[in-house]
Amino acid sequence: MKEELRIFNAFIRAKGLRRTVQRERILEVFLATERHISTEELYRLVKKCHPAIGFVTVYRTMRLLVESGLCGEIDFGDGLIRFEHKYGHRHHGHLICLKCGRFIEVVNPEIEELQEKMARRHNFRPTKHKLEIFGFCQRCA
Amino acid sequence: MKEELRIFNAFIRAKGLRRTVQRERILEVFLATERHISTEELYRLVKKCHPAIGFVTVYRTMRLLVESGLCGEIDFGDGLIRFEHKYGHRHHGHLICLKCGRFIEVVNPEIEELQEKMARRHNFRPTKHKLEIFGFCQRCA
DNA sequence: GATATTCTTGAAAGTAATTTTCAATAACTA
DNA sequence: TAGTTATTGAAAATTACTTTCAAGAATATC
Repeated sequence: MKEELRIFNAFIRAKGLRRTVQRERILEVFLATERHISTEELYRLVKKCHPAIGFVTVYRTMRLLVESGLCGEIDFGDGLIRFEHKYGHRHHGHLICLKCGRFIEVVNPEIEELQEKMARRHNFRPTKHKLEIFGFCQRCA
Repeated sequence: MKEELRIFNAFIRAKGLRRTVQRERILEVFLATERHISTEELYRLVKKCHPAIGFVTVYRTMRLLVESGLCGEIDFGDGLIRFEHKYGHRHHGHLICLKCGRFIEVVNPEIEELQEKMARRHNFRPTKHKLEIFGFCQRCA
């Protein structure tokens, strides 16, 4: 059994919720794709193997996954919320291509460090942060 | 005449569009407020002095202002797009308080420099970027 | 294992912000 | 000044997300 499923079940139990077939299937499908994916896209993938599962259940399950910490929300400002795996992933920023829409995940501890310092200078207690760089990738430049 | 208005008129002319009273009034009201403001909020301000100007005109004018570079869009992920002055302002990130909603603008050339480097390392040509740090301000911590 | 309780589901309806449509009007061009 | 084309404001449409609700499913209790 995948570690993520174990975490999810623990989370479900801790909140007094119920394990359901739908939730497990949705988590499986989510874990099986490595792309950043919107609720609508995930719903379409889920429907391929499990036609009886509805959009709203996918939507609600994603909220639980976010709350459990297994899944992160990304908002590139194009009016769509996407999700990415969070378990076992370091915090990262994104280089987003304005032409082809592809993106690169970037990890940079130096920048993170400077951010922390900057927050402290303003007596601000940071909980999460977001770094997005828009531009053109090698292929589209 | 304000420099911003001159820039806006040049932009309008270059695009083969037309100068209108409404657009100038909306720009004036936008420039007169220093807050980050949504289309709806700006519309309400505009309506106070110019009741005949409609929401859609404000909406469309803001798009032109963004395109002209006079105005920047901010998306804190709360489902509302806000606008800020861009002419004569250095690029800055935001420290956003999750409790009271207030934010601090922060300028940090070191971080900007590291971002540039990081982009180059990935053969990425950056055009704009966004740094947002969420957390709690001194008052709400 | 049966029963009661409460959560979960899926469809449909609702919400909120943004965006488009369209006919009347206004600004520029020749 | 007349003709062309952009602009306006109201209303309708769109989009993504969120809530509602009745039927069904999972867990706890007996």
